[in-house]
Amino acid sequence: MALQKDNLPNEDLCEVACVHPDAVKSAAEQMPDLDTLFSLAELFKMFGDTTRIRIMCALFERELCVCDIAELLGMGQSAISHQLRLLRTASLVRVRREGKSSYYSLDDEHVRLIFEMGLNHIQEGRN
Amino acid sequence: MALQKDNLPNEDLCEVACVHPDAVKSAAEQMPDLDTLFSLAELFKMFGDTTRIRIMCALFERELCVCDIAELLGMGQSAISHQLRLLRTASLVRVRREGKSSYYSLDDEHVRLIFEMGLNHIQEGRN
DNA sequence: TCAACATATGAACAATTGCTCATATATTAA
DNA sequence: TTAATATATGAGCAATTGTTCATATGTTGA
Repeated sequence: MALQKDNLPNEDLCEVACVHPDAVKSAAEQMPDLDTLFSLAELFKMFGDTTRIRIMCALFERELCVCDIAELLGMGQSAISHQLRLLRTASLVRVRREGKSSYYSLDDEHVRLIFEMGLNHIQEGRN
Repeated sequence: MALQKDNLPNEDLCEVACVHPDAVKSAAEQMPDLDTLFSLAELFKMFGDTTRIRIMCALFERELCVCDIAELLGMGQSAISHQLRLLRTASLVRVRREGKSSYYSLDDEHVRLIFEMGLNHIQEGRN
């Protein structure tokens, strides 16, 4: 029995003659593996929400407790807590517990750099 | 009549005593305005999907037509076209029409930089 | 003009996301 | 221990997103 991959009709795929085989081939060769690109997308997803961007931005100067962030953004504690969990999972922020409070801070200097790059792109767009 | 802001019950907001007013204040002062942060989130949203990341990555080396990209990613032409439209709207790729084909290329060197920053972050995470 | 090809796009649908609500966990002080 | 406070989290829901399908648009050559 042949591999199923070879038998697929692939009606949806662009199988016609317009393809440039060498271009496709060399593009394929220089691409990072899918796992890496998936992780990259997961990382940038964290930057792709206004609430999370605001949280990270708020932490640029100093650490803040959950309550501070909720107050600063004018949002509920639960919403902030949920987002902080996602940011923690992505290793973008870290927690420090002190008494009843949890103090969050940035976990990576890349956050700032990525943020800056984004700002540059946006500001250039204004011509 | 007092400002409504002052009268809101704000049950959901963290209104209790745990807030650090100076920390909140100085964080608020150094934050870019909401419009900017919203645009930033919109930009990073483009990097937050595996298909779009793959498309941008495919264009690092040279321009490709829609059909090439569809072939390279093993996806339908329509799906790619839809994503390219989003990337175009975000000024991340540009089109060049030649005959029946549309050739896409990166529209901004920031794409590469943002991509690199993301990679750095991911690779550091492996300890 | 017509047929073939390459791309673009609207509608529909399933999957994902972000928030709210209620409640659980954890810490502190009485 | 009990009450109060700060945070975390599961369930539910509305909104958003990414793909497919069908079709429209645009280009080329006969």
